[in-house]
Amino acid sequence: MASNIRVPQQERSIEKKNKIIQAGYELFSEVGYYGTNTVEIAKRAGVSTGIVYGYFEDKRDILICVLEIYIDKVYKPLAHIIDHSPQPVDLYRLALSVIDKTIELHEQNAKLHNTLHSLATTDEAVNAQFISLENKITEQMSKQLLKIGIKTDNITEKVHLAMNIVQSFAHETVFDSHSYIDYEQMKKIVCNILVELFK
Amino acid sequence: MASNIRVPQQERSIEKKNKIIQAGYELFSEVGYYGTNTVEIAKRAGVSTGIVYGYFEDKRDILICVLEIYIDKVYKPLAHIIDHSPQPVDLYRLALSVIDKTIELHEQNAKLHNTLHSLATTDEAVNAQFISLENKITEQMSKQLLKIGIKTDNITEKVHLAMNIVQSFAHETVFDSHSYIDYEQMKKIVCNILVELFK
Amino acid sequence: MASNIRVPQQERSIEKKNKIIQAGYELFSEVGYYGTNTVEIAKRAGVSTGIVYGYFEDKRDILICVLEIYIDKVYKPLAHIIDHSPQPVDLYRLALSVIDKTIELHEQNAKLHNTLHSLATTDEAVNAQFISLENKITEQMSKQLLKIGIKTDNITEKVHLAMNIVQSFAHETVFDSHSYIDYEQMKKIVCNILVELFK
Amino acid sequence: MASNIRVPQQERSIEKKNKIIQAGYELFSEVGYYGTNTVEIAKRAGVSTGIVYGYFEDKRDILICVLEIYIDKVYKPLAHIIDHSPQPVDLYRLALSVIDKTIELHEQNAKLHNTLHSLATTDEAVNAQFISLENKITEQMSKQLLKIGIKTDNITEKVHLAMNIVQSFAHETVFDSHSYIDYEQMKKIVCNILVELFK
DNA sequence: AATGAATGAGCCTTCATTCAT
DNA sequence: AATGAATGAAGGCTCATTCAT
Repeated sequence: MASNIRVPQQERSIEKKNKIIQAGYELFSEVGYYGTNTVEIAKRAGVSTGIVYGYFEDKRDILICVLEIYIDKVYKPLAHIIDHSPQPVDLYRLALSVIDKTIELHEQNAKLHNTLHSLATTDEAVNAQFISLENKITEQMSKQLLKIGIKTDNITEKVHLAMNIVQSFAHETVFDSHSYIDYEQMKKIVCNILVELFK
Repeated sequence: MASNIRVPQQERSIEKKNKIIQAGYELFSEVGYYGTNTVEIAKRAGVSTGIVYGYFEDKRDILICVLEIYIDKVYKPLAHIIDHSPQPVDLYRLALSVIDKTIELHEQNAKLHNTLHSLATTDEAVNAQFISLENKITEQMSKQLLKIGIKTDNITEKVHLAMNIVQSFAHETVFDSHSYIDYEQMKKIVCNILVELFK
Repeated sequence: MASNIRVPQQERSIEKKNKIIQAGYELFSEVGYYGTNTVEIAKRAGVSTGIVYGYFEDKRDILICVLEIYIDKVYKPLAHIIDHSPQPVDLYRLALSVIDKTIELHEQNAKLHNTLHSLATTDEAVNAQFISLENKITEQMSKQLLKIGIKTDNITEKVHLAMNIVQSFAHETVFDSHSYIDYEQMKKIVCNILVELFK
Repeated sequence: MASNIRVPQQERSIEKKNKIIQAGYELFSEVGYYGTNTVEIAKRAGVSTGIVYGYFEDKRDILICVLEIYIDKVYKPLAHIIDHSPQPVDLYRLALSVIDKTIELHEQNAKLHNTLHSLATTDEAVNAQFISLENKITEQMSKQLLKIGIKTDNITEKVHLAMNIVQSFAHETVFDSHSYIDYEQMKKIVCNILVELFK
């Protein structure tokens, strides 16, 4: 069947589409993909159930769009921090800022993060979207780091790795709460790893 | 109402319970938790639908058990590697072994890994189980590292962190396949981080 | 979670809701509450399974509504008889009319009557609904009796009792068919009791 | 299929059968017929699930037997009261005793009473059993009343009616609890009806 | 473009009954 | 006679998607 999905050109339509994505973003974050139903998305977005299928092929299609704004919400603030870090760069300080911001972001987005990753495993399209968007981010970040004077070999690999480590730590902090872990101490260790990585 | 779940004591019953867990393990891995239904689990386990509820409280209860064997499958081989690493310890070599093993394990378990992490976000019981099992593992690993002569401050934090980093890298390698990343190079960087961490 | 039950305002919706109640009424009457399933109710009402849950919270909720119309069907005709009894009131004649009508009604509703009473025993909400609706009826009947000139002490108690006796007798007549009972004779006795009660 | 139901002749078997009936009696009383499952009955009776089907054809068959002991439990105490009422008979006093006893019995058996009546509506065999046992009781009671010197025409009809009225009032008292009803007053009215009936 | 009532396949779970031991 | 694990049909309910308006 040919796609009947409208590409909204009028402003009001774009606005409505965004409202749906925002509602999806919120609900997927709060109760996960399978905990959310389309009626609820529509209700939260202030539109009718039917029209959702005017803008999106199916529920998964909403997820794909949510994924886009998720990546934005998570990585843009980090890019901003890197871009605006005072010169000359104090790597340790920068690492700390990035980590703290990531934790803050993770507190809001952790559920969605996991939901997305889980679906990426099952759903090829979600996975592809994930990868392609991560690509862009890594590239951007690498450039930014160069711009602020951080020069090192294997910059892409290191950026990627650094992002993963920080994500991982943030998740640990926000979620797992192992009582025997001293998270402040752990944070310092992470900072040192990052410093070592980019010095 | 009191739980009517049988605690199987006879060998044949335990075997049957394990068959169901194994079926759950496979199906959750292949198509995720929500992509699996109980009839399918029963069919794959070679039992009737009804008896599943003789051994488990509900579908989620199966997941909890799958989680346990997942943790075992993922961490036990690593414990083995650490225990059997030749003395005196070559940290870089050990790191390499651990990473390679983790990748190998992740190739089999990555989907389940994400499924479980995603559900941990939504489901408090799953999360609790996850945390408690991780606790045990971290403790064990720390002891093992001490036994093979690795002494450092903040050992628990570092072990935890190291596990996360390796996991993260393994996931990256198995899944994301960003074309511009040189994973061999990345692996070396990870190894160096680990060496730095425990030296 | 807030109730998602629609309160149908449009005529067509109300009609549909009533169709479901009517289907429930018929099926509960024919085969009891537990002998009826929701698919069957939907089929009989000419709607889909799903929409039943658009109008009712669950199967029991249908029962509650059926209870309402049951009470109406059983008591309204009696109220009508009392209201339209020729003046001056011939108590014996009135009693006879009420009894005959009750028998007639019971012939149609006896099964449901028992089903409802049985569930009231188990289900607090059903019981509450039963009581509250009976309250209204008793009050109404008492007023009507006063209006047609029947004055006595303890009117509420007597009305209640009278209703129970007549119900009981009607049930006896319709259902139990004890061969050795002369129901015509019994009817006269009941009439005399009622006359004695309100004279 | 030919009936494989054993007619237990050995004492131990009879005892076991009775235990099952007793368990059924209790559970049907507590949570109704549909709220009880056979596993629970077996457990309460201290026997295995399987053997239940050695003594009874199916779950309903248990109910039939429960019905028998129910009738005994409810009517025997009443017969006893009538038999042992002091001579010469004070009808009002006797009525009062019967009513109070019925209330007491109803407090224990009301749920079962309704359950049984409800099933009688749907199930011909249950209904037949009900009728046949009621027959016996009515006959007995009539004889007893004669024996203690109560002579009246239409004795059977009146006994039946009286039983119904008392039952009905007991139910009212135990269950419905309409706040505006003065049950003590109502009881007196019922007594007077009974006196009037048999004087 | 929009509505929201309607659809119906599919899911989790229960339980009367059977059967291998 | 007895056990209790096992069966599998059936039931209540949800929800992605469609459709009449």
